[in-house]
Amino acid sequence: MGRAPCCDKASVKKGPWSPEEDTKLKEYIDKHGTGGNWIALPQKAGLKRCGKSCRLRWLNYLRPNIKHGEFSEDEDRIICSLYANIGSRWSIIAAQLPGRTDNDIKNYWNTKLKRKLMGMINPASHAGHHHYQANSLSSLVQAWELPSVTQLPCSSPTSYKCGNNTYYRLAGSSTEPISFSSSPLSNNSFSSASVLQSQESFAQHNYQVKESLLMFGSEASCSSSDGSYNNQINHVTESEYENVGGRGTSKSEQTGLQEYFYNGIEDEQKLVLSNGGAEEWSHEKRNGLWGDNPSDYGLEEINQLISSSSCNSFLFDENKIAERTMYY
DNA sequence: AAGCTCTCCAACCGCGTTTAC
DNA sequence: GGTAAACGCGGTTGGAGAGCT
Repeated sequence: MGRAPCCDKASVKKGPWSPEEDTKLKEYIDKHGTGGNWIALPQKAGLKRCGKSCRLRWLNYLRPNIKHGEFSEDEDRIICSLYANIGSRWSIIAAQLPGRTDNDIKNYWNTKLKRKLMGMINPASHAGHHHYQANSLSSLVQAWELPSVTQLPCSSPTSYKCGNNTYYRLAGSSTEPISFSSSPLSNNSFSSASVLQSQESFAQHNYQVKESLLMFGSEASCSSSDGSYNNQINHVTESEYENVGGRGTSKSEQTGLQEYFYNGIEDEQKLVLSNGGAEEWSHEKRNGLWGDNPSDYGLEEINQLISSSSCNSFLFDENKIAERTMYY
């Protein structure tokens, strides 16, 4: 049985917003705020729109400080790295890119960035750069110089291993947004050394050792959510962290970091891990996109592969991953 | 110039989660 | 604790504009 519609579909306007509607919505919110009730807002604002439509318009277009236009190489790298590690969790990724919305990033990924990656890993498109075979999943990760952060095979989600170092969740301080020094996406120059360097760089940028807790992310992040729990990933105290120790903890108690740990890392990792290691490889993925046959992947499965490689890169089992051959 | 295809992205939709009662 | 309403997210769609033939 389907759920009841959020509004009377027949009486609400759909399609592109007119400048007049934008003005009405913006003026109303500037004056009164959202009031915490998007459903009632359109009527109050004199708009013949569904509340969800108003919310989306505000979050993705009218909200202050929205950044439109070209993505920088740094932004590319952040998106690629986070996508590889947490998959299509656009709101979390957006939280790392001030001014960008999840919708923007999602569109950018689907229309440009994914293709950019395809160009990098397809031998035909960059003859001469053959350090990695295009049919290996690990080559995707390597081609991208994606960070590989390994969750320690213990029950604690507070520590992660990258290279020879172990990183712990950091409490009570802010860090800079994720940034990477090199831009392999622009020069197609792949090397193992830079992969390792990048992995280390990722960990050093995002996980700092302090008080046995690890901090991920930055202040002043901005996503499509208007102050929602994942709008910022910062300032997670030890006590806050303890609050989410149980599965039943409400989302409002969680910060973005906690969401990241429990959904982005822990939940996905548990799909991959069993026996405390990589003895078994689950074909399950968060969105259930894994096929049964590792050799069945086509072009459009690539981001699934990357996404999983990532589940994946928190416990990056090169041998297992290498078995998953792609054909396209 | 016309018709077709492709690309981009704003907006919609469905559903899981959270909140309020 | 149960239920319905509302929120928020991610996947998908559709239309406008650009590019090509």
